[in-house]
Amino acid sequence: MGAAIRDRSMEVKLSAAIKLGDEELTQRQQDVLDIALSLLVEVGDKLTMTGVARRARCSKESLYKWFGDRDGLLTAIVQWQAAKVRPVPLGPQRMSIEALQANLERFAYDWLKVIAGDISVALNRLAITHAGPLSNLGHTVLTNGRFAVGKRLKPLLKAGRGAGLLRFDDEEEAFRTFFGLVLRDVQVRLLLGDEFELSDQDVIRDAKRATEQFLKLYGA
Amino acid sequence: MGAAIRDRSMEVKLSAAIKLGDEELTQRQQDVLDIALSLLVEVGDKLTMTGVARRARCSKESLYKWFGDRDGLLTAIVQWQAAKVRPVPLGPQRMSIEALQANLERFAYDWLKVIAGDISVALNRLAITHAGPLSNLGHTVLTNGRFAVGKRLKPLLKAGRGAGLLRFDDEEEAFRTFFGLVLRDVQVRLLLGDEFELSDQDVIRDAKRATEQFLKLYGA
DNA sequence: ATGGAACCGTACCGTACGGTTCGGTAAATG
DNA sequence: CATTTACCGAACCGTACGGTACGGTTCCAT
Repeated sequence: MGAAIRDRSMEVKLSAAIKLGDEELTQRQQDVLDIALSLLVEVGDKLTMTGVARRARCSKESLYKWFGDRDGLLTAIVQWQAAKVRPVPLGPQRMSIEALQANLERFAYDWLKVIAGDISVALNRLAITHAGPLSNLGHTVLTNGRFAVGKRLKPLLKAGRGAGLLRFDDEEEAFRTFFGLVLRDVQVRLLLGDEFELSDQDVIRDAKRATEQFLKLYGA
Repeated sequence: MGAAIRDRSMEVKLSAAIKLGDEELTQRQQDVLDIALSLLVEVGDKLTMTGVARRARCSKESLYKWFGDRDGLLTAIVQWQAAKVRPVPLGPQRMSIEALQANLERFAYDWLKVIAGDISVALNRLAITHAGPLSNLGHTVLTNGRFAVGKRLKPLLKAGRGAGLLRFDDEEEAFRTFFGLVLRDVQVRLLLGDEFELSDQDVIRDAKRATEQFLKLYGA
């Protein structure tokens, strides 16, 4: 479980590879962020600096040195997770109706899986808790969640339109409709603590249904 | 603004009319809850007992006497707001396609308006912040929000099906699709602090579009 | 080996806030 | 008038937690 890196000689080799904003993160700091994230999933907004330090077996002083203050740590956690989820752009293969449908289904499946996961729920709860014009957490989550997904899906939609398979004027509108058809009330219910049994079969069925409905609305 | 009731002689006449759970609320207490709600909209989760007492010009002692503790106050706020929003069941008139469409549009319009309002955002943020198996806030919001809306819409859907205008097997599925088509990413974005210009024209257009799409998917 | 950088662990401080207590007041009751 | 009830206002307490200080340790570079 814990598996914190003890042999600090690795840091020199592995660190400096990953940048976060303007900061570089040593291996040790990345490990701490992973541990903090797992703790966040457990305790939610009751995450405490002392708790992180104890779990990560580091000193609070180091936390403050690395991340500035509590808000900086939370921001780093969110950005760190976001940096990890920079997934594959689906290949622009020759676009047939079957390929389009399969791609949409796969997209919806992955998306639902992520949204229904513990980490997504925890991070969105955190960002919503500290939302407002002041904190940038909500903005960060939006940028790396909702908007990043949009950027990834739109090329697929445009390819479908280019192949004469889809018909729409506003790709943003089309994407938002797909958003609604895929996620529906799932995210809000999870955020509100609704205990939700969402089996893999359910997700598969939902992905198929959402794709089917989307094609019925926007298919040419 | 403030307009706290000074003349306490009114309480005797007006109180005991409204029950909340098993508790009755005096007029004074209802006023305090309204004030607390407005303060909650302003300050969010930084709502403090002292702040409520000062704004409502009452003593903290009274707050604790009436609501038990902070969690009790928050629960009372949510339930109080929920008690106010127990809207009209739309009349089961003779169901034509035009009437169905108009009803759906009106429903979507009202719904979007509520969801995009400050109060809804504040209450959902609050409930999400304190979500988890422990707190019942999330459950209360879900019951009086998502599920109450479902209960109100389903009769309309069934009436439409009865009149041969709609076709669906599972009314819950149909409702959830309508949910997705109407709200899409609006609620999550607002919860995450996305500054959102949603004019009345936008809401009207969204309601029409969602209804049109829904009828395309489920129309007979 | 030696100096220094980074870090751990812990004790400590300041403050904010939930919750309690108490004295005082005004209206209702009888 | 005496008593009770309900409330206000303010002082007070306990605690949790963010943030800091500091002594001791590990490890690398020279």
